[in-house]
Amino acid sequence: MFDLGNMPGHLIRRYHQAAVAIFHREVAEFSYDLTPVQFAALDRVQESPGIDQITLAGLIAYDRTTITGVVDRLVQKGWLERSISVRDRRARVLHLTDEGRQVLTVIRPAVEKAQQVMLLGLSEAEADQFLRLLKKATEHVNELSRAPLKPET
Amino acid sequence: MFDLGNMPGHLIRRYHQAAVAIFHREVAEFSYDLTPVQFAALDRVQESPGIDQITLAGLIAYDRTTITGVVDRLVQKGWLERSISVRDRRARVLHLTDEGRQVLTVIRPAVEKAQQVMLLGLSEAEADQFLRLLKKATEHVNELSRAPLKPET
DNA sequence: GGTAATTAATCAGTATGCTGACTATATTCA
DNA sequence: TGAATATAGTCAGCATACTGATTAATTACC
Repeated sequence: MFDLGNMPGHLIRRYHQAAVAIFHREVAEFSYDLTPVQFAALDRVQESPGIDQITLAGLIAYDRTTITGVVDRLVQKGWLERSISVRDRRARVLHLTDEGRQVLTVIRPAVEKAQQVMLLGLSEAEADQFLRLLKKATEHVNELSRAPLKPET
Repeated sequence: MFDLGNMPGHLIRRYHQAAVAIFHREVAEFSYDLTPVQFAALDRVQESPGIDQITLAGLIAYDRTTITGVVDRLVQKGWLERSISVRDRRARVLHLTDEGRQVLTVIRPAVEKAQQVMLLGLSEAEADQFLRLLKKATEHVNELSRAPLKPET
């Protein structure tokens, strides 16, 4: 029924692989070494200062065990600050450092550029169509991975 | 311009993540522990017995360094046989074992089922449209990753 | 109020993936 | 032919991701 070249799983993996490569290429233009998940985490902490790791994980759809490591490295780089929550001593609350804020400012245009490069094979109408269907398909399988998106409220 | 929920990079990652989870779930139904790349490699070796690792990598669009590890584990499991090529002593040629062939037979329906589950959020027409656009977009960025697809001849 | 159940985070172990370097073998071509 | 170049494969090091277990703190509820 499906040969490899027509299997959604295979296609989606290849597209994802290229998307990550494009992300790195664009970000490297600005002499930064930053992964997609690191960007997503920084971006979200800027949006919600003082957020805890579990909530952050839900908002960007990553597994909590992955986020532990990602935050480790962002703290290491001096871009994030992690401290024990006053309200719940199990939780760690996150804040951007000044340097982290600066990195985000510099890098954001590269990330937007990367999003456009990913879609260069499609006309504008096709890209709209594609994103609409991708969003619809993704929403439908959201609960099937260990790291579903958990939107706020 | 893009918020997280509308970034193609973010969406594609989430969809890929769910696709992998769906793959594992369906394959686990048959009590097998087998990853997507392991399936792709076995499937392709069945198609082209005696293929070398570099050619295999190109045909399924994986990096050669990844394939080294994947083949290691498939040999370990007793599903693949790796031997030095007579024609080129740098190359390793691959053959399925009887057990590998049997695994493929058992698992193939689960893999096809997984492909369908991934698309359940879309109508048949939408799924066609989606796959068409996904293929088009993927082809356009094929050369941008370190592991582009290299079709035969 | 105290025990059970839940939750935030981490950890160990394994498998992709990537970069860049290295070895061994083939090929090219002056 | 022999030196330069290219190719197949591996390796080390790092960063996602996943599973399942564990610790520490909080909440539920009897």
